[in-house]
Amino acid sequence: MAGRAGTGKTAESTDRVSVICRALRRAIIEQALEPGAKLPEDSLGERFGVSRTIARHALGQLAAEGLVELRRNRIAVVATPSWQEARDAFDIRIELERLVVRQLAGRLTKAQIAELTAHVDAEDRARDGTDAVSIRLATEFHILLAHMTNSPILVRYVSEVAYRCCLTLSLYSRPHSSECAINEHRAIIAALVKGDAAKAMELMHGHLDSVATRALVAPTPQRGRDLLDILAPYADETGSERVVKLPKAARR
Amino acid sequence: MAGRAGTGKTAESTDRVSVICRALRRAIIEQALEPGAKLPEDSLGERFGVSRTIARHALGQLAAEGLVELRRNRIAVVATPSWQEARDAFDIRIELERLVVRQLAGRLTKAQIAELTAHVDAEDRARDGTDAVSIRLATEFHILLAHMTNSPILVRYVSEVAYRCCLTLSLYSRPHSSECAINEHRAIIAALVKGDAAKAMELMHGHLDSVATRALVAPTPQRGRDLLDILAPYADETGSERVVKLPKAARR
DNA sequence: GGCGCCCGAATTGCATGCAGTTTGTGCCGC
DNA sequence: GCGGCACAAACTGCATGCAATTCGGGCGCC
Repeated sequence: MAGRAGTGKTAESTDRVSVICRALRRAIIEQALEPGAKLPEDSLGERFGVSRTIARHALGQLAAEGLVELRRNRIAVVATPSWQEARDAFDIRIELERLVVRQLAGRLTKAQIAELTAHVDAEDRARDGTDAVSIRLATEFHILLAHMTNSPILVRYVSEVAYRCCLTLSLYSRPHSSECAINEHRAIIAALVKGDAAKAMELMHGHLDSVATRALVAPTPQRGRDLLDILAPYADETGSERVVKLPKAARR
Repeated sequence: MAGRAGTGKTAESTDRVSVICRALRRAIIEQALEPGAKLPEDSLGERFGVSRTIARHALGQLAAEGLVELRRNRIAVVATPSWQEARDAFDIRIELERLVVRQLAGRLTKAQIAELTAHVDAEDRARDGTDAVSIRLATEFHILLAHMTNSPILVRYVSEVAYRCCLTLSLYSRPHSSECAINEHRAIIAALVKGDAAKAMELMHGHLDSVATRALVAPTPQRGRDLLDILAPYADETGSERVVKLPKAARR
């Protein structure tokens, strides 16, 4: 009924490279690594017990996924998407995940339903824990759904874009915890089980839209963008004390 | 009105790596490199005047895009997506490109309209030329549209998935030329200019759907899959002359 | 005290070398 | 002839070395 081919691994599982990728992805998603954080090749290599070659390759992968920014001759850093990029990412994500639930509606096996339910239960349990874990679990719920389509391409795109959205969350969103209403996850599962594709798509749309708007309330120039623009309004305070130290405070 | 940020380059433009990527992408899209074609690192390096390190990195990039298959300790090959993967790619492509035209409807500048028209004219002119060029131009039309959204992420995904679709075309489609009805391109432009988002989305959907179904008529086990399965029906011709030489004729 | 310059340390860009794996081919027994 | 084995060539996986560039701190000058 829901059978597909699915190689599942493209370049993913070159062993050591993918280990590093996974570790970094997770660190980023849990906000242990903030946007802008530096990722020197040999520190990475040393940390994971490999040479720079491998670390470099891993960074290349992550850059291709949009999680890391690679500038020539410069230390790689965790990507800091602009507000508009964040908005675009969410727009794409909405379309992709609507596709996911459309394909999934009424086709979930009992085992899959159980797996989803278990996951959401885990999300509930993690409520008391750190935000980091909640966010990770919420994201993984969406990726888990994508996996169930058995479409490797869809999995890849949903994963990527979900990770990117996480990144923006840590940039533009206040730490108001539990950004993903767990009940909405449950509602989506229910619609899928019932086989109501339209309902599931609508729920998913609403769910993601609310996450997006809750996070990206406004272009909030305060965070994440350019520092010089931020300070522009203050530039004409000529004769005052406490002048900002530009070169020192420039991003961490 | 249609202003956006847009860095445009992620890891793309590490110079030599991206040169190789572009060359290979183009070779693949023009079917000069068939699915399954071998891509040894040092041949590539020699051809482009760089060391294996660079060639390797380029292959990594392309693998991340799904154009190349990287198997451990084996020569990299041009990817050969399964029929189902091809179908999935087209499904995703439809959603993404609907998003593109939705964002673009009524927002095209005069210059952009001119550029699009010029491109379609070029497609028309290329009708007499080789199929390779037609296919490339048709694909580039879609990528050009994506570019006009000023959303780097959207550009990346549309490009990737469009390339993948090209790949499947060369696998599963007969060489019936002009796979992309040029008139449909013109119609889409017209709808965009008129600002009729719904119409443009519908046209784009129909356009891609027709391309997909024209190409992917059926699971066609004849091409692209497994050779042994293909030859199975012929296997019982026991006592005849001219037995197929398996190991020699294997692809290429 | 603040600002800019300069130089050493840190870091990347890239090629090459070596070890391990795969692939292809010729040879031998049947 | 035909199938299998073994060896050699080809190729990848990875680390390391060297040159070029950037980063950061200290020093002198204003």
